[in-house]
Amino acid sequence: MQTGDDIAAAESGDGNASAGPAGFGDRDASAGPAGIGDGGASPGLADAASPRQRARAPVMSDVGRLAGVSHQTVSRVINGSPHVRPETRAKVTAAMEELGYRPNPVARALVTGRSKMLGVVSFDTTLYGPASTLFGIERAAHESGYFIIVASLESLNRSSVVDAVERLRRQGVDGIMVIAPHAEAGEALLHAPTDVPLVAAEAGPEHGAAVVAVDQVAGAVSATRHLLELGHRTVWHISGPRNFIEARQRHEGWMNTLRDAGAEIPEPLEGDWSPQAGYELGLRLTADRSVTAVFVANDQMALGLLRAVHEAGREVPGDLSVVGFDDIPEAAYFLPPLTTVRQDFIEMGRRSLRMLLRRIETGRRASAEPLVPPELVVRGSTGPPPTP
Amino acid sequence: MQTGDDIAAAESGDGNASAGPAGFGDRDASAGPAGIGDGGASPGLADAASPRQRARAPVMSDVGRLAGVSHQTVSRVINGSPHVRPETRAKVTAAMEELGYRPNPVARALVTGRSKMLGVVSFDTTLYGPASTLFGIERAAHESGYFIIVASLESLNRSSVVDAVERLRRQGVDGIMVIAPHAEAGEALLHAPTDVPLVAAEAGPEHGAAVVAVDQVAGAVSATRHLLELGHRTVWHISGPRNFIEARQRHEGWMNTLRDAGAEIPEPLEGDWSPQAGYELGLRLTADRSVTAVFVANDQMALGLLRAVHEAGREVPGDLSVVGFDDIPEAAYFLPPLTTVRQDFIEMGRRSLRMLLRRIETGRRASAEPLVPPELVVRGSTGPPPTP
DNA sequence: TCGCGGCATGTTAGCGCTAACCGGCCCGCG
DNA sequence: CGCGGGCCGGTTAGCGCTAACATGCCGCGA
Repeated sequence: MQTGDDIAAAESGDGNASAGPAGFGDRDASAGPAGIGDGGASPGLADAASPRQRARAPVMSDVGRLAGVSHQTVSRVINGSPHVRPETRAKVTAAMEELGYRPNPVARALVTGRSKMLGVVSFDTTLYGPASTLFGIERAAHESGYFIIVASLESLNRSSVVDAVERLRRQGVDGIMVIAPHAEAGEALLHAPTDVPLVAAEAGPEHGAAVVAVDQVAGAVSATRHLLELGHRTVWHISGPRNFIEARQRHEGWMNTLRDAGAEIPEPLEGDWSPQAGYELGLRLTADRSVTAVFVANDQMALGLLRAVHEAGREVPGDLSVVGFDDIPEAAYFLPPLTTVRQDFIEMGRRSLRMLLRRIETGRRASAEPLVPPELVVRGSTGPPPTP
Repeated sequence: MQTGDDIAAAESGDGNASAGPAGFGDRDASAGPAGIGDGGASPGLADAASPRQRARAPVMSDVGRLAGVSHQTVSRVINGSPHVRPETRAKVTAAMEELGYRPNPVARALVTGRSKMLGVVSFDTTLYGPASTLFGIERAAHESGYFIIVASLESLNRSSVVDAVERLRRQGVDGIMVIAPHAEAGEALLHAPTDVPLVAAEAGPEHGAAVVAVDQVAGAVSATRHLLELGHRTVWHISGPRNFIEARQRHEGWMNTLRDAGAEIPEPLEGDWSPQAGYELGLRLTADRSVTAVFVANDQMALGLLRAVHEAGREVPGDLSVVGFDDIPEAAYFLPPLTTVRQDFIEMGRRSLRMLLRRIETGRRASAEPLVPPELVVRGSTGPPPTP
């Protein structure tokens, strides 16, 4: 329906200048200036202007015909074969240009068996960590000429992971990356088909697949040690859900540090990563005046804890020191600014991609990528324990 | 080279030792790839388990041969053609099962011209809004049997949007969704090729493409009105960058509400969405004692403002009321809990997908989706103005 | 002079699938 | 008893590309 475009254009242009009366129903009133300039002179690419029936996109033999060569020579030019005379190459290039020819990746994929697409299965792309990892992967993939196709999981049981991997595989991806923070996901990977290269990010090292991860244990160690060095007798812990590998590893790093320091090891509290959980668990913690330092397994729960402490009329870091994990963008602006452990998700995405590409290209399991080191960021939520 | 599996398992074991003190006790080099132990019974995925030389994946004619029919009949079964006898269908199904046959989507795409893939162009998938939208889109796409392939933008100039659209298009997607919050992106869409259905999310209505969006103006109106109704003489505003459509619309809703109410319209301050900006601008605002209510264009800047107010020794909402926008998961745990405007990103993703699918299937521009209504969430950061 | 090797191109065969057409078979009807 | 018209299913062509081989040409050494 060609006219649709015109109508739409007209309608939007019609918006009265920004000075108009209230009229909230009228969205068009907003800041018109943007498109006005090119309003009349419809853009170069002649979209809606083109005639009703769109000509079939040019294919290789069209180019060949125009250039006076065979379609195969066109293919050679496209793929940079050395056995093409420069003048032939020039003719072909010119013909491609003239026709606006674009190779059809689907046809190419069919014959080569390579789609230049990578699958990513991810659990909750709304969370800061997975979202950032995904972003890092996409960036790195783009640089290497690959596309990313995502399959996110509704729930985190074993079969959903296998199912997602399977869907991706059928779709013809060259390799798969699983952002698999839970133990279940890791285990599921054992049951995944192995005829497609696969790497896991943030999974535990116990599982079959190749893994790239941030060194959670080291992060937890540095957080706990930081608190100990400030003079706290011991450090409490609000952990993440036990089925998350990362939660387990942070827990482990915390515990080992305490043990090595000969400090008492308090019973950890288990949360679900949400501010809500941090708040509720924080209420319990603040009720106990002997608690002077808490290592919280992520920043969101730390935020909840901060609020609980505040409501209890106590102060951070005066009465209680808090360390989080992740370094979300908001952390520096919490009250007080949160001391936390920064994870470089982008770097992780980059490394996992590199690893996957190696597997795809060499055909065999690549050597492991080293763990990405996390970094302790000291801000205002930690200090020496109160002097009684 | 021996089988890579063993190597990797061993390496990952060593790799971690340096990480932290001791004991990840449980690192058994577990089972290796699926199939070693599964005694032949394992259904479906079993093909992967085959020995050394991986057999070529079964194709349609393999199934046909086993079932004693032609490959075309297999195709009919797969595509649910009515003209297949139930018993034939059963034979074919059984053969597919036995062989672990999976249709090759690439071949299908080549012949049908439909890839069942949708492209999403997104700016910063780390931000809460875009990430959630992407998530919503993916979910909805999955339900409709589509895959999502993402192209994220490094920078936000016009050509990068066009470039991303172009890349996606070449990759053979059936349609494209652009999460285009900036004016530039919207304009760029005018120059995008139109031989592929395209819808924009969060773009301004002035531009050519079909648009789905949350009603930003209404959200800003309800926020501002809420503040006015609490008794504030007027409301200040920290806006987002002017090149963001959403920022413009929130600004507009705020301004119109004040004008309608006959309130004075203070000069708005422009931030960049970051907590940092909210903090710095907040410092300026808190210096002026006459400021009693601020509508901030997003929650992160509101967080920065909260901190600025706190540092200035003033109170929220006692001295100053604050309303944010977005309702990020952390907002309820700010100090104080933030009154804000919730946007349903998931719903937006769902609607934009629905619209795109309509365009793809009917071939013509779909009727517009109504704006998604936002919701004011009143929490602890707003109250009546201080009584002097 | 022949022949051989390497270059630049053309020709042919698929990749795995769907679409279109074709051809038996069985049914009912005139 | 002949025949048209559903059913079911087979056969044949491609989709647009790359891989593998075939061809013609040139230059060079024997």
